[in-house]
Amino acid sequence: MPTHKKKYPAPAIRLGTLLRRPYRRIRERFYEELARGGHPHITPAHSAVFRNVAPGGSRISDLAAEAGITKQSMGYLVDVLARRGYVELRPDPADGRAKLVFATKQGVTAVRHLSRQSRALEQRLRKAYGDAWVNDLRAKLERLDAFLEDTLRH
Amino acid sequence: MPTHKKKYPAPAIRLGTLLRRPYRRIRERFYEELARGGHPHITPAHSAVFRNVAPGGSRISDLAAEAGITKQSMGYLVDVLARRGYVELRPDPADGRAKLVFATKQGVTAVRHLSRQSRALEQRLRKAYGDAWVNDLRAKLERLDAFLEDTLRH
DNA sequence: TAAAATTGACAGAGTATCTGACTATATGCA
DNA sequence: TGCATATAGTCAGATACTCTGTCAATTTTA
Repeated sequence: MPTHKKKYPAPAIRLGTLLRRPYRRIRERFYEELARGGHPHITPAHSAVFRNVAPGGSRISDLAAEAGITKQSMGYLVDVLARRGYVELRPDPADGRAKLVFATKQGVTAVRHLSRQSRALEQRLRKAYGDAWVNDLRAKLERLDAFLEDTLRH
Repeated sequence: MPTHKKKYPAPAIRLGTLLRRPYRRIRERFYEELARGGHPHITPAHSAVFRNVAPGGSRISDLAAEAGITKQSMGYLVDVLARRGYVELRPDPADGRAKLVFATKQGVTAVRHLSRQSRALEQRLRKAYGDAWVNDLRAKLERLDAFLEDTLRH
């Protein structure tokens, strides 16, 4: 390392990078663990389904809108999960065009596996840095997202 | 809010979700803006190249390792960027097997476009919430990533 | 009830990733 | 020195996830 005073300070890591790095780590680890736990075919893309599927069933169109992808893409993800037995499709009694997506027992199990990992990680984090630290990080991330929603309007 | 004590508190948003949401917003917006700025073919995947390419040139193998993808995948990304004129390949004078990837003028321009957006966003954030707030968020995210690196060991 | 909108599917395509096998070159050791 | 092994990058093929365009069935609206 040079000992003379630097003219240009090292550029700060970008905010996006600071978010991406821990996000990727968590995602990779959790889905590897889920695979080891008996669900090797569930990928992060599928959580676009699980995240939003309602206990009383959800329409593909609604799931697509919530996940921010096309109906066709959501249809594909739902189809894969249905073949694997993670969700079930039933006709919507209220609308002859629509189908309702329900999580099966196996689907719920997989979701719980991920939730459990998330809770465990957070506990470890609270133990290491304290509740205030974690609560503040959470609060700041929520605030950041709200700020972006307002600021990055189209 | 109900005043009676809740038996089941609303489950907290997962940490991964708190990271993912702002990350996705930033990423989508920045690359849309980059497209409007004359670089419609640059996608987030390509930043795996730009992020790590050294001023003196980088090997595909090294770029792959740094990005955490296979040599073949990195080769593909580099090939796309080379065809579009964002990077240039030259033989490595020190190793007859290797090629060195360099960013072209156009590549540097694209990278700067993204950096500029990142700086602008951060400035807005500092104006809205103050330097301390942003610095603390940054520090916590760095700490989180370091914690994950240690904790999520294989 | 006729027109317009919505739901989901089908067909076709593109991007980004992977694994396996290969060539050419470099490195290390006997 | 020369052979064995490791490394750099490519080729071929496959898979996952996403898109656009189109369509039939159905529901909603005017």
